[in-house]
Amino acid sequence: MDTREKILEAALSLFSKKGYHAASIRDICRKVGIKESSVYYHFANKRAILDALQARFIQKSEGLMVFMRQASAQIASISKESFLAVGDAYIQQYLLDDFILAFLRILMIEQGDDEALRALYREWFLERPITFQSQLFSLLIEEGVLRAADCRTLAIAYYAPVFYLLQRYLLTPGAGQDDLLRDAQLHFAHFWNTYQERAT
Amino acid sequence: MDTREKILEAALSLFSKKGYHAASIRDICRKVGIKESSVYYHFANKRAILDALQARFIQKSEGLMVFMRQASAQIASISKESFLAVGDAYIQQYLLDDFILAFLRILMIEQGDDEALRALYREWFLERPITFQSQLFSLLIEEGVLRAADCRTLAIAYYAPVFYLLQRYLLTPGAGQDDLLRDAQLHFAHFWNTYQERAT
Amino acid sequence: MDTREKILEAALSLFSKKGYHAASIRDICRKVGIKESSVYYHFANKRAILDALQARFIQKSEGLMVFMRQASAQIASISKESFLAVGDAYIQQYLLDDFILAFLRILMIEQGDDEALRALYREWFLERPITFQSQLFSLLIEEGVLRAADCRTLAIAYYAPVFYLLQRYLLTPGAGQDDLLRDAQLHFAHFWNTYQERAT
Amino acid sequence: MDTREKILEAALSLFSKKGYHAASIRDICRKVGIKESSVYYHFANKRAILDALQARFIQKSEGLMVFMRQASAQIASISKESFLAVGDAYIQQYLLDDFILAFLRILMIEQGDDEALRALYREWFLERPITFQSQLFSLLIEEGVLRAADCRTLAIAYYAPVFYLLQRYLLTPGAGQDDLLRDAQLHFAHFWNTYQERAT
DNA sequence: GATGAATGAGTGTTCATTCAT
DNA sequence: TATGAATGAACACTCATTCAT
Repeated sequence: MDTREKILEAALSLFSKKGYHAASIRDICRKVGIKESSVYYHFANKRAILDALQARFIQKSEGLMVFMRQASAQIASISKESFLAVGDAYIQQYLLDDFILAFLRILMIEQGDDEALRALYREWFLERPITFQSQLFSLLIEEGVLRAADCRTLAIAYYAPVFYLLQRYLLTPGAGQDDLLRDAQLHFAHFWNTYQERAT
Repeated sequence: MDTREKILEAALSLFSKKGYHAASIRDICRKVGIKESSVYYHFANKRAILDALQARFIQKSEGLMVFMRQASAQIASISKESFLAVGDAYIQQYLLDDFILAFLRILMIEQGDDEALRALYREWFLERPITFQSQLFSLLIEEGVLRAADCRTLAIAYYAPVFYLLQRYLLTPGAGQDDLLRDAQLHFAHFWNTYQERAT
Repeated sequence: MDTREKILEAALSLFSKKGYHAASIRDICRKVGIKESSVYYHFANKRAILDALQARFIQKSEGLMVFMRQASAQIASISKESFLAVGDAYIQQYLLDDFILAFLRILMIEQGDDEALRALYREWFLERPITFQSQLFSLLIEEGVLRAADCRTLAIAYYAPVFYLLQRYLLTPGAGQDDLLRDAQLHFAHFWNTYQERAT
Repeated sequence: MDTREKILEAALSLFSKKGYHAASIRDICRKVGIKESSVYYHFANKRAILDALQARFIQKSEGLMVFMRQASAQIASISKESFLAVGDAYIQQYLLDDFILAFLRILMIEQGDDEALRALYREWFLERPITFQSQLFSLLIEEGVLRAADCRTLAIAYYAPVFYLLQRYLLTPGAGQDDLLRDAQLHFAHFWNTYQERAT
């Protein structure tokens, strides 16, 4: 792994532990084993390190969107199993990805001064999941898979618990991914049982 | 208003905008119109300012707990209206209180290094609402008001959307309280319609 | 005891522990139980407190000089016992006086910036004892009590060990006055045995 | 001379004039001609500067111990000249070394709060000289060079005047090394004449 | 006699950054 | 590629002192 990559790795880890501002260039260099001035050969400034991480995050997240769209394209026809599988995939392959998890922590932690980070957080963890889910549920209702209801309210009912559980996981020191996963699965199953049309 | 109070007010505002660490004593003094050294007449150090705000937050929050317990004691007997009223009161009289709102923003923003603040956030916005709601729903199910279900999952289904909407409100610059309120009411009503026993 | 006296007492104790500069007005007030501004009713400024202590020190020290002169006026005629008694008196009634001891510590500790304190220290613990002893020994030699020798060298041989022992006592935490006293008595006896005329 | 060395030099000079606490980083930088932040490239903090000086002091002092042990190994056989030469060497090559002298002044001056410095002072200027001299005299008495006497008392009689003269030299502004040297030589000669065995 | 409130000057220290090598 | 050396701007905090009450 080259130095640039090592810097990114160290920065990701430190930013996600202490926050972007609280983690200093010194900290990063100590971890990588280079001198502070060397960082500036690889990055224009501290912010550029964060930007590089951010780019990677966006790329990964957009990859996910593609995947999610595909995965849910087949949902309409479907059983409880495939419904649950989609939620599970979102959590296990996206949210619980080491990089995504770490960057998400940075976003959560660093909601202060920084409008850019705030926007990113809002977009990927507050807005997009809801609009995506909204569209999907609208489809599922049309298809008669789910009971008729306000799509947005339904989307929130579906996503908010995931969001809540994720926050709790990230902010609880020593929390295990198992708990998060189990609670999320409980939620997904409960949701399906509650809202599927044929249940009545 | 005396100087001490002015300092607290300025600090609350600045901490909630930029975060505790990013907001400097200088910033606070500039806002209050005193010299930096004067702060130290009123507070032992920067942290003591935060502590004073925190104490106030805890006091208010504990006051709320008492109120919520009373309010929900009468719920068992009840109609949709009173069910919705409790949710509304929680949001309007607690979450949307200016002080609580500002302090909550501090807690959200400052989840980095600071174990104490992290614990406070976890307690008041992640854990307690769920345990409280859990107990309440367990009662409501016994009384036959709500359909039988796993209490914790139900509690999350009830609270997570509130939590989500609040975060969105706090992190969206220029967001109005009206939107938050409307979405929350939609959620509460949807929840009641979905889970009340007699609905079946 | 009135407040002024309490301030002096607290200052003496703190100055002698931490030094004049390192001990703050705050420290003193905390000890006395008054507010910092109150000090300025009793003293013009911090230095004035030290000055008051200094005045007291000089008074006591000058009282000693009178006593010492009287005590040694009768020495000429004398025995080992009375010779030893004078040294003993100097140590027990002067050097080991609580106030003198504390002030001496201040002088020792605070030999930095402060020319005035340095002068005081030099005068009372370096110069005067030697000139005094010098004169006395010159007399004792004339009278045939002590062997002929260079008075100043003799004075140093007599006083330097006292000075050394005193420093050691003051700078050794937990040192007891007993050790100082015993070592000093050994020294005085040894000195007498070595230099008295009739010993040969 | 590189910057690090210049900082040490400036610090040594300032610390020895005003004391460690009273001399500020700003003072040092002004003297060296660098900005305050630059100091922290070379030293972790203010204390580290003192520590570096201290290390150098200990190294020099321990070098002296080796030298002194060798020098006095040959004393037993010996004449007045060699006895005097050892004392002279101790003063001229150790005590009057510019660095040692300056650091000693720091130690003398800074006997307040600082237990570490107090311990250093005690060790090198109060305790070690006495224990060393004690052992040496014990040997010289065995060999029949010096008259029988209590070793410690003798050691104090030998060392205390040196200690006294050194203090006087350091605390007397404008004092010349010549005076110190002459007085010390008088003392050494007087000591030899008084205590050598064959003198009787 | 005492104090609440304020202040100016100063302290040691951290940080992101620059630039010649 | 990397670093040794430096720096300006900021930071939290301390201290002796003042003054109206």
